[in-house]
Amino acid sequence: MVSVPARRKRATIHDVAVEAGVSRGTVSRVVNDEPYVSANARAAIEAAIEKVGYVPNNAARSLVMQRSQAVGFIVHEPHSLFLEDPNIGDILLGANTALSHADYQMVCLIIDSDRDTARVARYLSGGFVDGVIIVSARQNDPITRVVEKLGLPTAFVGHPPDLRDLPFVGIDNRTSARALTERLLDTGRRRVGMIAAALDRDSGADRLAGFTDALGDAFDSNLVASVPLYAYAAGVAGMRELLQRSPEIDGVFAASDAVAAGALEALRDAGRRVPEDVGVVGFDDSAWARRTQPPLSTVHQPASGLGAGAAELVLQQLRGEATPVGGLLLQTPIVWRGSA
Amino acid sequence: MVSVPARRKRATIHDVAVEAGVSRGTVSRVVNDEPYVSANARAAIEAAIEKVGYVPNNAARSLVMQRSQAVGFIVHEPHSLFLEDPNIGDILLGANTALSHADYQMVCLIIDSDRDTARVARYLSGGFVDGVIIVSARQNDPITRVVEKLGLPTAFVGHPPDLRDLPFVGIDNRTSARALTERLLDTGRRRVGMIAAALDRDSGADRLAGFTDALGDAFDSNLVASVPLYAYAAGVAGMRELLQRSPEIDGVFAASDAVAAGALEALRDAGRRVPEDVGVVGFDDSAWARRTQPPLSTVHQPASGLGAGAAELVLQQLRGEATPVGGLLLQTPIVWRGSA
DNA sequence: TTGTATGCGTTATCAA
DNA sequence: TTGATAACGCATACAA
Repeated sequence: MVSVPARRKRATIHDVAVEAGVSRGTVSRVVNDEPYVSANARAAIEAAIEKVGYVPNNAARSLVMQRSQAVGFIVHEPHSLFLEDPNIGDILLGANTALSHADYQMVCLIIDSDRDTARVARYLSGGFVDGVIIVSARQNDPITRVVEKLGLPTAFVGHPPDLRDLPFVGIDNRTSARALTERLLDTGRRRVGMIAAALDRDSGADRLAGFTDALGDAFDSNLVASVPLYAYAAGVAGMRELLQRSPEIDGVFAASDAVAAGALEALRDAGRRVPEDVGVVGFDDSAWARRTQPPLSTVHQPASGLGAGAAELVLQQLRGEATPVGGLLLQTPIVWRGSA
Repeated sequence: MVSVPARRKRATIHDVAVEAGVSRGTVSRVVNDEPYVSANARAAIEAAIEKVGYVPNNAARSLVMQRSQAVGFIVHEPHSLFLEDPNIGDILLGANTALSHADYQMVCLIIDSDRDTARVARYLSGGFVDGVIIVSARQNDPITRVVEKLGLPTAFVGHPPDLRDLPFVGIDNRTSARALTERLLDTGRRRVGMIAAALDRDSGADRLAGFTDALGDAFDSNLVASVPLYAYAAGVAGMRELLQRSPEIDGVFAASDAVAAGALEALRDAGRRVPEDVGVVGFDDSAWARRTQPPLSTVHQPASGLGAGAAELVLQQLRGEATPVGGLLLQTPIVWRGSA
């Protein structure tokens, strides 16, 4: 058994106008509730709208208004993002709330292939959005080039590595990592290592730099394991490597909570107690942090704040206001739990 | 220091036409690469397009074509979805891939407030999308009503509880739960309980029904704990309740992997070994399943298949084809790991 | 093969 | 307070 779709023909302002016995201009005024329309006319038009089931056509409206009241939210490589980045959901929500408040529709576009890249580029170029928020752009990103060439109001979440003069909002990974490591050292640990991850990204490299800053002369490259991704499995592998290289290790800074969770497993397998034998700290304050046993000491990512900040940056440009150069850096409080 | 945004004026077909010394009609033909255009003209026009930096205006195009080549993907209540539903990312990706293949742009819209509901309804009504995919609709959902009234090609992921005659793709939770429970019973467990979750949703109620089916006469309501959400913390609480009510319990079906992971923690706290003392099975085959210790036996949700299936259902309607009534039910293989 | 003209559904300008 | 009417940028039927 099958069913065929029923496509209705949509009513236009014209239909409403004839139904109400007025001109299209007056209908338009009512729809956008502008002043200068009599109570009589308004009532008749509202009734007519209801009767014919009129809904305004966005395409026509954005054609004449030269704007769409929509802002794109570009998500790159959702495989790694959705699966690894525990904060993407909150970033989305933060941005959506801020845009919603300003009566903009947030449309989230996923880029998962070259084909997607080309299509999204066309979509953005075509006037379907008035601005763009971009998360985790890569070096030399085609989308970044498109919005730049278009002069489309844009904000990045995290540094756009090669375009530091575009507005962005982020955190200071280096300073945060340094502060966290110092806090770990303050607990009296003597041999503190790091599971560094994603060193090809700014965030990964900066977290390692912060760790190095904190250790100063005590830094020992033998106590740093590098893994490719901010992932659980990578944490397991990294911790094993560290344990093998330096069995007397008594403190670990994992580049993310997911990595830290993996490290916890490796430590458990090796018979080390946390935090008695080894203190472990993570990064992100994601859902992981409260699920591990013991829960993780970590640094809090203001995820929804990042989204809201990026949205605000775009809205500022939309209003024709100037935006701060150099971007917004948000605070990252340390959250101390049981793992160190 | 601040920077002011540079908004360029966008080139139109007209600009290209004068630059190339041809008519707008010919330019349009080149842009949509139609036949009947001389090599000469084509070359000149392509050069002109490059020179003036022309990109077609989607709003104008969709106004005249009466379609946007975009399909909406509605995400309700992202709080619970993104945080709890481990599969939403794969559903998104599956749908995006299928739509991308058909050259449709997927635009993901988030609904997080009444304000969002109204705005998204306008967005959908306004012709910005040609079709809609809806995940986890609720009873009497306003968006559902809107797309229904509009006759917009739609597909649901999961049953729309009150509108079973609209196209949907899902899994058979009841049969899957029954099969999984039977498998657990086959391992020789004598006192098997369930942590049921989200009984206000179809999925939750059906999983409990499947469990009941499998137990038959052996069913004991005292061995069922009910928790509100598919969440880790709920799993911890549910397992504690079960242990208290029936300490001799030796098997547990948790309504989701997240719930199962919580149950594992509660069991560990209580000094029970898994799977030696108690066998545990979950549902979803999400990232949780491979991260717990031991990894979970569970039933696999074909998440990307659900997304792709929903996309296909929408595309069928877009092509004017008939869609199967009653929806598509996808297979859910059992994945047996170490937890039972 | 190319140009011209019309319409898509709105908003906005200007008279009335 | 209202009604014509001209854009907005494009596709397309028809004429050349």
